[in-house]
Amino acid sequence: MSTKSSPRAPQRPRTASPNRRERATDLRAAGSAATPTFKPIHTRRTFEEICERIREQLALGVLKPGDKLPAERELAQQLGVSRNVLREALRSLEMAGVLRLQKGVKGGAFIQQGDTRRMNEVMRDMLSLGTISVRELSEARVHVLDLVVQLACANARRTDLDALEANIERTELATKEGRLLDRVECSREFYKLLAASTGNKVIAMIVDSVTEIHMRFVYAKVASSGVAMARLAEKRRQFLAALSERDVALASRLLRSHLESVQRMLEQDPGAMSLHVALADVQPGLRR
Amino acid sequence: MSTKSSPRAPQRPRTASPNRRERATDLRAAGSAATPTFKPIHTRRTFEEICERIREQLALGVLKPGDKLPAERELAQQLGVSRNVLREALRSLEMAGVLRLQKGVKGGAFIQQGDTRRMNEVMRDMLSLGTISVRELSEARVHVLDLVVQLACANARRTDLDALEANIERTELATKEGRLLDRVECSREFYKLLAASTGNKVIAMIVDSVTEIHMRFVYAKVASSGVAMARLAEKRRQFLAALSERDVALASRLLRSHLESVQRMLEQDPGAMSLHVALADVQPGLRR
DNA sequence: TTCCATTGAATGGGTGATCCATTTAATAAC
DNA sequence: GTTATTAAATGGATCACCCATTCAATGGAA
Repeated sequence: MSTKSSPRAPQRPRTASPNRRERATDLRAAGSAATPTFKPIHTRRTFEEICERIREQLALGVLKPGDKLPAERELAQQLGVSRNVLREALRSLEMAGVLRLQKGVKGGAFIQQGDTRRMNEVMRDMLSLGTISVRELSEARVHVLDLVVQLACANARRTDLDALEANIERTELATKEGRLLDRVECSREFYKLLAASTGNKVIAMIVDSVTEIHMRFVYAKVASSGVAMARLAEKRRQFLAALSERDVALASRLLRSHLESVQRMLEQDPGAMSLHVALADVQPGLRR
Repeated sequence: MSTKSSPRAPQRPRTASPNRRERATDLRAAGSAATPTFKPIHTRRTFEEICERIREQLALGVLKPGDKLPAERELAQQLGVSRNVLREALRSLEMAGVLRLQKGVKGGAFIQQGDTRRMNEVMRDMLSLGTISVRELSEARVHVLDLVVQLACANARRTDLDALEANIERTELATKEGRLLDRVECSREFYKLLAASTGNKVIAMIVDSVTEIHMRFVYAKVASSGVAMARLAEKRRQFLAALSERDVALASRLLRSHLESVQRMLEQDPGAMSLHVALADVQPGLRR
């Protein structure tokens, strides 16, 4: 215990790390060799530089999912920056879904498999900031889902259809038992499965991002008013049948008509359709 | 100098701020009143809590673009956290495009208009991490652009068409003068304008995100091989004419055929199509 | 031997004091 | 009136700590 309370290194003469100003300049200079124009107007900040370097290692394939970065203290020393500023960079990368930080011995910063939910965040922020409107989002969703139906008809595999079938059964059960909010959760999952059945993760990511927000509105509506889409499972079954038959026209028509009726339901009481209500809270079961 | 080496405060009795553990608990408890279930397994970290609170204020409309947050020192005190950890949160929000931090007196953290380019970052990370493939991205782009043509035919306004016309003229000029890389930049802009002409910012954001990556590959290809798409401006003009005539079928066909020829060009020399080359470097004129 | 409790080191999480660089408004000098 | 100068506020960055968690190594009890 006595060793613990004693200073770990009796006032090191501070020669281990170079002057701050110089260090920052070094990082900047090393970024791109021999700038042709005069000089960048915007002084790059250290954490930006760090983020970029790590992303560069990623893009170059030097770092791959599963890899571990050096410990914070060590990496900070390697980069010649303070641990705090390194942490700012790691935090940003963690929020970006690139890293996961794990405590304890054998902990560290691990490169993650990409988290497609990040796009949901973007959509949510854009909506919160007023950059995009609910109308634009709904409209985009309709169009994108139309595309999804085409692709799903072309590419959906047996397992995809089975998963959709299972989802519809869960929806039926939730309906029977009056679990309305669970039914909304089933809807969210339905569109997720549908998006996945296109076989294209980019498309799926896009669909998920617009659907996630949309479902918040539905959730809020159902939670506040108790209303619920009639004959939901039945409609789903018809749609799935069309999808199984690869009947693009029918499937497309069915989905579109359903989306329109949902939209009408939502717009019935515009006052309750508050952007803020829908966005403000993280819903149960949606923990990031 | 003597003051510098001396301990900054001769072991203050540390009563100024509450115990950390308690503080963290306070933050958590205040987040949602009276948790019904047992308790969250995952201990929330301070910076997450802060980010969430600020986003909550955004979603609730209490904070709007243009607003300024309190100064770091003050806000840290208000929240009962250290300035360092507050900065980690602010950094994350800044990287998310929600905030802009400005130095100097009258500086501070200002809420930004949403930055739609954030979605590009997401795509880039997903590609770097191997979560999505180049093939999926290209495929998605083709499909989404098909949708864009439909919407553009329906919604493009005079000004949109004029902007596209002006872009084509720049393309012609660049072609005449042999500025191949500028021409690639024109292409990037062309798709951006086309996307904007749909009148839907969500769609536009999606198109931009898939196009931005695609253009990196084109850029890398042109820069390394010097090859260039033949009769580019001419093809653009034909397409624009179809768009102006609201001829969806023709415009769609023209664009699709062009995309296919570009794809062939890119795939000619698979070795040069390195993911890493295209992603690693920030291109000129693309500074975030 | 086997199993479980203890210990200790490594690591991320967090704090507070301090200094630097930049920006801007107020002030002084011309 | 115009132009330097100064001073204050603010973000940028650092340092030196301390705490909580995790997990492997250790050691004693069954």
